[in-house]
Amino acid sequence: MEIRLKKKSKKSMGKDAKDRILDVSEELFAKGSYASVSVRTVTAEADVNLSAVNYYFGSKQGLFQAVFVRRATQMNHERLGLLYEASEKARTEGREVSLKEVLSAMMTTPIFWLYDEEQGLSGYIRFLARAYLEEASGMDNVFREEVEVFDKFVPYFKKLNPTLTEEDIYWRIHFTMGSMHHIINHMDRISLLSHNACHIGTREQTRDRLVEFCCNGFC
Amino acid sequence: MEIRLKKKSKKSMGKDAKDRILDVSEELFAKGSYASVSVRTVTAEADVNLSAVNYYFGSKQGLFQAVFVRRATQMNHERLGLLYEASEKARTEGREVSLKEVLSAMMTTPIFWLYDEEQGLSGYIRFLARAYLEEASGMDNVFREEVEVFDKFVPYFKKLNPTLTEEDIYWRIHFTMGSMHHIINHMDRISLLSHNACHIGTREQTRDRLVEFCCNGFC
DNA sequence: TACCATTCTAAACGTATGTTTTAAACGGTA
DNA sequence: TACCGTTTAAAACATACGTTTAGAATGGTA
Repeated sequence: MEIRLKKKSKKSMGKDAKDRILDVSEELFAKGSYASVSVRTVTAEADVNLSAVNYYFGSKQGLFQAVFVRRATQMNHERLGLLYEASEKARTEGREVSLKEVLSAMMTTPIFWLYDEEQGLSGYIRFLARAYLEEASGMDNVFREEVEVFDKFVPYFKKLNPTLTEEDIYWRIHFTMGSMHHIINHMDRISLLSHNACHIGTREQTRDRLVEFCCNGFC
Repeated sequence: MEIRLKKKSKKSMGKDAKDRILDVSEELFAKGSYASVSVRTVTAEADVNLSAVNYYFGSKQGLFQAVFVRRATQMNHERLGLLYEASEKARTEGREVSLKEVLSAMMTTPIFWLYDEEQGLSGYIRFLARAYLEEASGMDNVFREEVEVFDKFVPYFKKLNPTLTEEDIYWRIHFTMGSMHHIINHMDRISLLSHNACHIGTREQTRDRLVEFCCNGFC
């Protein structure tokens, strides 16, 4: 028995059907609700046969879950990486991590991804923010993953302000995520929603605005 | 010509079909996306004929808009009423309105309604928070109404902190609304999302937690 | 009584939905 | 060549959808 090369010997240029389906549905699920996106639209836009979704993912629900899973670990890994990075940096400098650094670690990845257009990470972030509102089965996974990430942050908040109870901290985390999700969901409406007073700047500016607001809220 | 009594001479007990449809769809649109709620489910649950939706509201879209319109003015009136009330109270006491009072005026109505079960106001608030994510036509109205309310609040924020630009203020308003919407959308998940650390208390407690967080964020 | 606008009912229309099925095409291996 | 697992294709299936239609019931007015 020899080693299998698996797929795309010739077709190595351009993504294969499975990936195209994931890319397209990520974007479509980011723009509209689960029910409003039809398998036919997905397959047409991905330029694959109608039955491809069921072939690769079993069902529409399976596709939705696959979209979520594809980048979940990468995202959470990156997020926690930033937290430990900040933690390390502070340790070598002989000080405690600042609240600003912790909140930055929490929001940088989602916000930076939101601005990404090359790798399609923007679609994933908007997909996630919307998925939170979806009552479809399998959303438990979305929540579980997110809570696990929060858990890693809690000790840092606790150390920064030992007077806070765990309940206080989690409430504030929810408020924080709410502010962030709101911006993610209304990125392109933020100007309209403020008589053109608000302008979306760079990813750093957006993140810093968020961090500043929530930093104070956490005090 | 005599005065018309219009409707329900006998049927005065129990709401008529139109209201039942509005009540039911308010709740259904609060629980799921626009596309996920079918006219058939609405009419079945409201115990009216299938064609009643089209008869009274023209279309499903018309129904959705009607749900929004029904309580919109009442809500914004109540909200602004609280603002002017606080403003009056402060004036008679010879002082400026506090940030806490302004933010309270902003959030009390939505949060208190969220807790209401008798008049069905809870459904409306959850409906609204979700409607923000709906790309359906007619959502422009939702946004326009909300922005108009914000506009009334801006001068107060400006007076409280004249160093803030209009952009600063609107960003903070968005963050504030984000926190609030998040709580509204995840009211019944808030405990699960925090290892049971968070408990939903009274409406006053919830509002105060929100106000406290955003108060600091606004500084 | 007869009349009328309003409301309700049942049925049908045309289309869109997710999924399944059957068979063809592909690409490497023996 | 023949074989085989993988992938693609077209068609059909059964159901669900929003909307329309035509007619019956209702309840007050003249």
